[in-house]
Amino acid sequence: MDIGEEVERQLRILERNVETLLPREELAKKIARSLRTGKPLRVKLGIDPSAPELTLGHAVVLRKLRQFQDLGHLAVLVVGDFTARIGDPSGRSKTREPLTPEEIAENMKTYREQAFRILDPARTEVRYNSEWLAGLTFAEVLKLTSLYTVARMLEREDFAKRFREGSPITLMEFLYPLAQAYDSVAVEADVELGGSDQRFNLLVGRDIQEAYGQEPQVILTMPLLLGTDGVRKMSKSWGNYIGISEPPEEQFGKLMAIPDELMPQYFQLLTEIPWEEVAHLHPKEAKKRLAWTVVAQLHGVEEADRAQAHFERVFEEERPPEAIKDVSVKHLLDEEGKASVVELLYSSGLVSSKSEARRILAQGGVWLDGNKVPPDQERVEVRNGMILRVGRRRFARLVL
RNA sequence: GGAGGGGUAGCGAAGCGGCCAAACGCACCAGGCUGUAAACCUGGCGGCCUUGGGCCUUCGGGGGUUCGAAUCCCUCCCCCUCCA
Repeated sequence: MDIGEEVERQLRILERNVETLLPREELAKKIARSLRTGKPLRVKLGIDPSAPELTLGHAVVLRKLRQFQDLGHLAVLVVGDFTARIGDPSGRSKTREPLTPEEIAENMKTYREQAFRILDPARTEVRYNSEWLAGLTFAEVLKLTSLYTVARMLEREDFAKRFREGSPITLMEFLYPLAQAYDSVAVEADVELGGSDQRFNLLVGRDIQEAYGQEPQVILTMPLLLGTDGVRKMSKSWGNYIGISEPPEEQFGKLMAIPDELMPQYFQLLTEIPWEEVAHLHPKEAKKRLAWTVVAQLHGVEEADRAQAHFERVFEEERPPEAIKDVSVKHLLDEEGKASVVELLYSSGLVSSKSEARRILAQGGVWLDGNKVPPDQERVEVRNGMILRVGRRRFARLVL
């Protein structure tokens, strides 16, 4: 094998879609050394277990990490259980509630399962940063803080902005990049990945590693994926996200609802399909391709097929889904075989309160066997097996 | 240590004695238009009911003043800003 060629090949793959990769030459050197020695690169990704769900935004970075794995390298997943226990204050205006160890443990459980939808478990090392951070002595913390200056901290754009505006910045927040950098020292990272908002932290890691006598890590940042609203970055707090482990139909539906303008970005960052290949298609068809591909990646081909079939059936053909829950409503019938619409909605569990049932009925959002129930109709005749539908996507089969 | 500003529905944010179940924005739900696109338009968005109306529970916690309090007073808890 020609090492030079192989290095170039790997670089070409790894560079794809990357926002920042620096320094490129160092990565080339590291890869070459890895090829010579047979020792895989240690590629670090830190994740913050302060929320229980990973999103497609995380998927972008995880996919990049997966590429490293496919090239024979080792993913080092650093779970920030210690930092989360303190409560990450970098939320701009509000201090985040510190999590209890139980909550963190709960979140971490699902993180693993979610991350391994994309990562190869055989080439992943999962580490928790409490392992080394919890035991640091104050003297060691002081050493760490002596390695960085306030001026350099204030280079970071969000800190600078807050400083300018007179918003509070806690000292702990200053410690955050250092803690993260220390993670890199602890796991001896060759490369660290992150979203583009992580660039500063990753760079601090280089300096700190050097100060600890290690070869600095190469940093690689990925563009931030926009959320389903097409405006802000995908994030749990904006409610514009798609979760990695959401049910296939949900993911498919949400992906179909993204603005068309988002398609090129989503194709690029979440699939291997070049946008040019699908740009000529009808937007709806292109979007289906996107939805299918993403779901297939996370849930497998069969589930993706099922999700697409479900989508086409329910939303295009407006037919009830195949899997539909049965609700026994015999007890609601009067002597004439009629039942109150509100009662039917409520006891079928399709709405959460009778008030909601009334509202939706009044707005013409209720169907029985495909026929809209008139808003002023209070009772309806019920036959066994009738399909009750609320809005576009909630269904139940009425059984007597 | 001193001065001041706040805690209101899922979030953000008005209201500052009755017309307040509480403006407005976001998110969300329903309808319309569609490619379930997005955008846009309309309606809704605490709960229960015998529903052009009635009742119950809400405005950090507790207590009080009043015919009546998110709005005034007391007290407790929490957050923030500025000066030093």
